[in-house]
Amino acid sequence: MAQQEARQRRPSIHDVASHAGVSAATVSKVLAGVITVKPENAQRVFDAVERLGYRVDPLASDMRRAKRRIIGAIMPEFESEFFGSMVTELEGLAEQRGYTLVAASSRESEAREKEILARMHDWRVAGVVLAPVRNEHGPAAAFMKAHGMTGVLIDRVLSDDAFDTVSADSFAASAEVARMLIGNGHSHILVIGLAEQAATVRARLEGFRSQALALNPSARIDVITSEVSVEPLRSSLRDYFGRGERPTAVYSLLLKGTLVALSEFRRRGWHCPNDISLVGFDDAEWMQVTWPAIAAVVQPVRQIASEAMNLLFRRVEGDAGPPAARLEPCQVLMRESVGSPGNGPHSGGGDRQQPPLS
Amino acid sequence: MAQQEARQRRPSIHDVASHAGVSAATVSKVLAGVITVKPENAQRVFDAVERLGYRVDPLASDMRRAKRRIIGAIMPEFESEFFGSMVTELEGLAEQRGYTLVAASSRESEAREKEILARMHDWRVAGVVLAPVRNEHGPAAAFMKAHGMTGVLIDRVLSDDAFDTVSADSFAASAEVARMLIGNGHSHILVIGLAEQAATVRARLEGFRSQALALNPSARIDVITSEVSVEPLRSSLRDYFGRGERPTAVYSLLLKGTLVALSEFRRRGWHCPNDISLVGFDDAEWMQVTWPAIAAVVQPVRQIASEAMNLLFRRVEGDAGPPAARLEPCQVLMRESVGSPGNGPHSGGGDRQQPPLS
DNA sequence: TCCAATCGATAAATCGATTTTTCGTTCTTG
DNA sequence: CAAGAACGAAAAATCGATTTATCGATTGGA
Repeated sequence: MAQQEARQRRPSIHDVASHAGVSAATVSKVLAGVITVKPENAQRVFDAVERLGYRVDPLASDMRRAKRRIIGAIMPEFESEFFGSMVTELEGLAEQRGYTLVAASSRESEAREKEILARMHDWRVAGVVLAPVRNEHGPAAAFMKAHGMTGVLIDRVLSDDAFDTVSADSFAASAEVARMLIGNGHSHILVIGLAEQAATVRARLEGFRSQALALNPSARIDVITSEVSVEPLRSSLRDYFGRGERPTAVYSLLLKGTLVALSEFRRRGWHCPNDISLVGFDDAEWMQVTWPAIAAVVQPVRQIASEAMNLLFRRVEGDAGPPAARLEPCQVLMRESVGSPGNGPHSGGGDRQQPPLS
Repeated sequence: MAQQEARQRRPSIHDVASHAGVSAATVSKVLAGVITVKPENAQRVFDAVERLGYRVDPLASDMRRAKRRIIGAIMPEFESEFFGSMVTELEGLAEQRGYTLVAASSRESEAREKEILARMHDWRVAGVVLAPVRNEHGPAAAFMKAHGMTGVLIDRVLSDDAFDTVSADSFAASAEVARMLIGNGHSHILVIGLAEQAATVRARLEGFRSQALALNPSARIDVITSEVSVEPLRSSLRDYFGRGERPTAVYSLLLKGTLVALSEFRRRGWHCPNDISLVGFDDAEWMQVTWPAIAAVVQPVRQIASEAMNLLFRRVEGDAGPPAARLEPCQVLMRESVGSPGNGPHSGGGDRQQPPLS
């Protein structure tokens, strides 16, 4: 079709102009949809574009504007389903608006987060969707403020005085989990999480605890958190069980914690839900195919992404209203990993198939 | 420190020039490391850069070169650990070389794949790392060829006459799986996969089958594949078991297949490895914490990413040698989901805890 | 001492678009 | 019928860098 001798230098707007017998300015106007061009000339431009297979160079096109048609996205990691689909959604939404999404992984490092942001500032991105490693008070958000960048904070964040925020309604979802566990008769529950992700994890903890104690004031809610990474959490958990603590249910405030809990159950030969119940914040595809299926809180990825982009583009277009703080409702999927206590609690070891690992 | 009245218009190279009392050309040379500049002037440039907090605008900088310092990466999806960590690795490697990685998800669509590629061509990317949806013969690779783009094909690809390719050594890994299963005494094995991802999946199948039959010529190897998506695979599998077929082991050629197999085992109340053994191509974090842990082939993500980038940059720098086809060795992790047949095969239903789902 | 070669640095062209300014026609209107 | 408004399009400025061409000042050798 229209590509003749491609592979060489791509045609520029001037090539189109000369083929159409008009000036480059006219070509630009036609392509931008300006109506003050004689229909005859417009047609000749379209023909030339078609014949040469011309496409606008987005880089050159962006040169003259202060804000380029680029959106930056910074996620703590790409390896999980949650952030993976978040990036996919954001990419689609940016694309719909004619923007290019440039995604980067901060790899759970605030230092890297700031570096990436500086690089995005170099690119003069129109806006940034930042999922901070820790919370809204990190150096990255400060950098954005200091340089007058427009952006939206998502996920591990509750509200901010400078930026719009969008996250899952951790508090409500955790309260829902509490209702289900307490309703099932659990009165000694262990909650595990990473404290460093302050904002949301705290909301998850408080949402759970307040609802649980409201429903059963004598319930015992133990909490194990680790400041830094997931490994200390694992050893704390091991110590906890090693001391003889025997909660009838565990609620993990984050996906990695759910994995840690499961692997500790394995070590001890405990099975869900007979020996102990388990609910995790954050769903994953595999959780419905394992035996038992793992109960989980599903975060509304699409809604978060869509709301974040809406707010972001409102800002890009100049809205200067006060920052919004959106909470999107979650869905709690009760699965087989949750049962009632006393159905055969703590049989003391793998009673079939596998011996407990050393 | 050096940012004074940031938030306004960013300083350009001309601002630096006037502050340093030299021309813009000199600034450019100093920053590029050209040595034909008087040390005194160089120092003044560095001082001005520091004082103004100047940083090069990568967009403007790229304007003059035919190939911009941008690398495109196209993955079929971002939701899985494999492609998620692939993007993370690629991003780091591009960054090391001073390039920006722009990643996009083709969402398992060849049409979208081609559109993305066209957009990357518009950006005049220096190179593309393409993980094709299907194989090396898709429209995306054709587009790259037609437009003289430089690129590397990874993952679902074996070799190509125009581009370097890098993928996991599916054949060898599958042969290894065959050795383990046959070695464990399995003589009736079901292999499941998606045929559309022709190149690699076929290699996985053949690697397995040839080795299995070499070790036990009378072994029965059944194969179930689906052309399009994963759902037909599920129903085929259901039919297969429904007909009364009772292999003692299942080897899934892809992650989604492993999930499908597990969920079908659930429906029937079968447990691994007593009722049936399971091995999957592609590892995931959760596979080692479930009960039983799922045996899997681990793909060498880092090596694939690193090799792909090496090859790509060699091409970017002008190498015109014949295309290379790299195969990186995998690791096979035998876990509890594999046992010997006859340990209690097909007890007929969940013999503890959970009744089979309807 | 004078011309040429060398050195260091500046001016100007360039990349490929967009946007503003300028300019020539045509159409109104007094 | 001439002055001014309206229209359409071309010319030129602009974005922020890099690169080439140019230029002036030393330094060299003859």
